[in-house]
Amino acid sequence: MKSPVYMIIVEDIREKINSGKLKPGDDIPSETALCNEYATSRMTVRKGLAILANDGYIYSIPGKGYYVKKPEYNKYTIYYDEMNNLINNVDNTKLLGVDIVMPHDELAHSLQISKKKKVIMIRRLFYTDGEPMAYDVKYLIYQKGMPIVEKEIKEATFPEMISKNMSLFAMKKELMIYARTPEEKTKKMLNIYDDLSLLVVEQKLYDSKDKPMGLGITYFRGDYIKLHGISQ
Amino acid sequence: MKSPVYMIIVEDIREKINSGKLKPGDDIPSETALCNEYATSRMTVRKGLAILANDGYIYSIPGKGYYVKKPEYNKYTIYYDEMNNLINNVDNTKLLGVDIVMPHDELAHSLQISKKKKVIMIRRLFYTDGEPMAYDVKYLIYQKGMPIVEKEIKEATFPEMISKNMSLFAMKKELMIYARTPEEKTKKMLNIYDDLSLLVVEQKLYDSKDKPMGLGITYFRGDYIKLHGISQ
DNA sequence: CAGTGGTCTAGACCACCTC
DNA sequence: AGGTGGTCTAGACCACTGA
Repeated sequence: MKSPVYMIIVEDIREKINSGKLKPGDDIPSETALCNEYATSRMTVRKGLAILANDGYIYSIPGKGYYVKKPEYNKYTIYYDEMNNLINNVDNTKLLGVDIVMPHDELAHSLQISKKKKVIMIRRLFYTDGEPMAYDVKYLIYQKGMPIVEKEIKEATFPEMISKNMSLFAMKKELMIYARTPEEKTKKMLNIYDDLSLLVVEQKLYDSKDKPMGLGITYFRGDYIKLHGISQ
Repeated sequence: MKSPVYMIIVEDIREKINSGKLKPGDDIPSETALCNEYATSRMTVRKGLAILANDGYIYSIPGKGYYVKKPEYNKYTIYYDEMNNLINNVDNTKLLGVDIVMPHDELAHSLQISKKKKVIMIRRLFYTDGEPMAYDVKYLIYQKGMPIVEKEIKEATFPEMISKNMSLFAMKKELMIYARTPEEKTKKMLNIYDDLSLLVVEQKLYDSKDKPMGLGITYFRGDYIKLHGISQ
């Protein structure tokens, strides 16, 4: 159960920052000073400091030294996937249609394409326990290898649809989350009879050169979804 | 503009993964093999591999080797702060009240306290351009040094309220995001006359020992807020 | 057993900052 | 000029995995 030296350095300094003994802007002892303090080599000290820097506790200025960083107190990590969320998972899907359409103004602008370039529109309904919980629309710029098999379309999440042609690593993604009151058409599809709100999640996918590849919009029944985020 | 050797190694391997030449599960050449390939020392190779591991591209198994990782295609980072969002920033606030209350069942459970322990309830209204855009309630477990000056309460975000007593680093935070239809009382406060939805964000703060310190609930007018998340 | 990654050393040279 | 961090070397010993 013996911790390596670099880990002891990490824990010592992290504890001083967490407890407030070291405050944002304060400076950390120099590498050579820490070498002496822990009777170890410079590379070992540097390994510890690199970990603290990576975790957002400290930063370094070449020629000057290491300093305590101001924490990003408003940063959260959220795991989103239109098929799974905190309350319910999608256990069944219904494909409403796959169509080739001309993009409307807003969509053409969002995908950074000409209004004359056709896009694929995939519409689905998601179910939990037999109840419709979300209406889902995807707009894809067509590329070779795009999913055309119904089974592939029905069960796939947005990144999976596109990953047929490219590595999931190279894809950049963006989320937009907001609340909306459903239109009559949507209320009907989702079996909503009273005034229920929708949680809308827009998902935009980009290739490694920041060119948009597709836009997905999922309209969740407000009582069927909660998104969950955690700090660091 | 010459890149250090370890960076060249990082870029080479990352490119192979992004382009799909290396797929999840594939193995990376061993450290000694890379030492030969790049005519460099083991520590330099290890520095490059550490960066790739940290970025989620690869992982290592001691005694075996390095492998390409399956990407977390559903991970997003979101910067949330009740005072600022993509559409509007809060430019004015109104303090509706600061009260000492007995927690109701749900709140006592959420904060993991007895129903007999009193909590501080802070209620505020947020404005943009003179329009009320959100109703905000915070429940705080009282501790020495809690904000009692009205100015401090009015302008502070949730982490800032608590950071009077502790380092922001030590605080763990949790978000819950969902959509709700407003009650009559809320509609009145937010000047809502038609059927507008609310985006509700619950924020829960924990100390470094995972003990809840407070719960904040912000009810945003659906037309005044969009949350934004990005991958990696 | 040979090969792998994990930890660590005791040097080195460089670019940068401050005095 | 002396101190700082950034890069790099050529070794070492260890624990672990697989044949």
